[in-house]
Amino acid sequence: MIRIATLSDAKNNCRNCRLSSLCLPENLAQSDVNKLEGIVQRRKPVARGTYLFRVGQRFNSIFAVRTGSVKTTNLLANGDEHISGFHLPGEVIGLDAILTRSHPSTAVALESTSVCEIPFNDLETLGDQTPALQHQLVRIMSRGLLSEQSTAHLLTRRSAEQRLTVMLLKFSEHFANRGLSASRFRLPMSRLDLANYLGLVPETMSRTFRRLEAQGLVSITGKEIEIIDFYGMKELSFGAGADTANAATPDRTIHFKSSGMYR
Amino acid sequence: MIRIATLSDAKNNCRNCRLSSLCLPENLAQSDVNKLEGIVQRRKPVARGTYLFRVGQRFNSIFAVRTGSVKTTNLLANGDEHISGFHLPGEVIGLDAILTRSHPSTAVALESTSVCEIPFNDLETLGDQTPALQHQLVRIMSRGLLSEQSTAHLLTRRSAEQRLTVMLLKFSEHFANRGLSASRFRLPMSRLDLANYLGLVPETMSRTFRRLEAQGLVSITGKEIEIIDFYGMKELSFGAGADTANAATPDRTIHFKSSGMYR
DNA sequence: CGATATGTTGACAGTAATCAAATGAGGTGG
DNA sequence: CCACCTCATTTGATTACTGTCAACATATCG
Repeated sequence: MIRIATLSDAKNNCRNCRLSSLCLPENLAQSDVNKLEGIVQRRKPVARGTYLFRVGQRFNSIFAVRTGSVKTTNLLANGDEHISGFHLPGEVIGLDAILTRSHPSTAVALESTSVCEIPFNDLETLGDQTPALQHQLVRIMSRGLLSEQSTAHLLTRRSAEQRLTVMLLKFSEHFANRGLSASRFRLPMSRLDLANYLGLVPETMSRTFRRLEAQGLVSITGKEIEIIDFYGMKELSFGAGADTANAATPDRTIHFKSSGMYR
Repeated sequence: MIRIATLSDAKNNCRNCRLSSLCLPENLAQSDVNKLEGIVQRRKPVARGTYLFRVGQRFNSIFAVRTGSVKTTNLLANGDEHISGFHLPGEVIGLDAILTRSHPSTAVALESTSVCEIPFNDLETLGDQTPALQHQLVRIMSRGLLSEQSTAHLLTRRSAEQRLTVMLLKFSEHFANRGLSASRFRLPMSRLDLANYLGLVPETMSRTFRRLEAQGLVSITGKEIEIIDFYGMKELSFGAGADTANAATPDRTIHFKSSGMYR
């Protein structure tokens, strides 16, 4: 069957966007989506290394990643740079600048990337007349809080092997969701970036890749990743010897117990 | 001069709340504050150990801490508990549950604590008619994203000494803001909780306290903290040999360079 | 093709985790 | 009020993961 490209496709509007369920249009009536489209600016794909915004820059817009990937970095008091996140299609970035109206972080494309730019003043104004849109903005921010929490665990209490494993599984899942292979993919970021994000030095990163290979879990060739043993990876990501995920236990006090970082 | 307690004081309403500038009423017209007060439920102070909500519980309300302190904990896949934050007066908690309508974390009072409970459905409804309120909710969530980012740095790339130092300075600042002593205060949480939050084991926590004492920076007696050398503490918190905080450099690429964790 | 940046490998060092045990604090019952 | 129990905290000895330093290999780019 031959599919004819329509004008709507060419415009790449929200209605046809495969990611709309992760983005602002979710739960919006068709008429509201139309209004939203009126303020969304779709940028042409930008090249690797292009800045969406830089730290200290005045806040005007939030951005939704449509294709490609973006890293956000923060400048520490001592001059170091810390990568606060890698952002894949469906994620909205720049929300951390709303309070101060000045970007606390820098966002740069890791590969050829297209984003939707949404001027925040326009969004706020539209939201004032469109409760569903406001609610969705709040939900997206709630999602952001949630995801930062889960990465916080990973980076504080997990070994290098576990950090890398979780990271690889997260990317695998992402590619699977987009209809691509879950077992073979290409990481868009450098080893240095990956190490920085995971709170490790590049040397440790390199050695950790090699260790995962030695265990027969993955196969690495440069940025190309092949996941060989999903089960082993998942087991490792939970922490060795871990019992399976505990469901909510709403009526008992939960005491902290460490399964140990090194065991 | 003698100040007579009025009925408003007794009600502890938003208008008289010293924390309103950190909370939802900020930037609201008086009439809107009145409406907000209509939905805020002020709980009597709760005892140490009282749960505000538990992981897995259905999400109904967000909570603003008015006095005391609250810790929020997350349950990891392997059964461990991780403390995601200590929350002091002026902070709003429960925002991470908006998306899923189910609390991803547990919140428990660390000491005698009073909170304002704000039923979220009511807040959303009121927000639909009160743009300034909606905007303030979004700003508060943006603040949450910001603060999670900054703690992420702390916990991934900083030594035990630096983590504890930053923590102590943060509490010091908090008490100073409330008109209490910046140099002498009592930590509301146990060593175990503190260690958990900072991504350390209790033994390391204990030794780190002792090391800070040995350097003449602080004096510790149980939970009582006295900060002796603020300058030294601040220097340490930035990382030894760090240049002062870099202002925004919006027109130059910032390259990652590590000042080293152990130096 | 040369220059520079990125990634890898090896030797070594150091911080923090682990294991073990003692001490101290708080709470309960006698 | 004190003995006793339990749990939190501290201290010591040891282990080991990850950082640091240095050198080499590989990629990338003009």
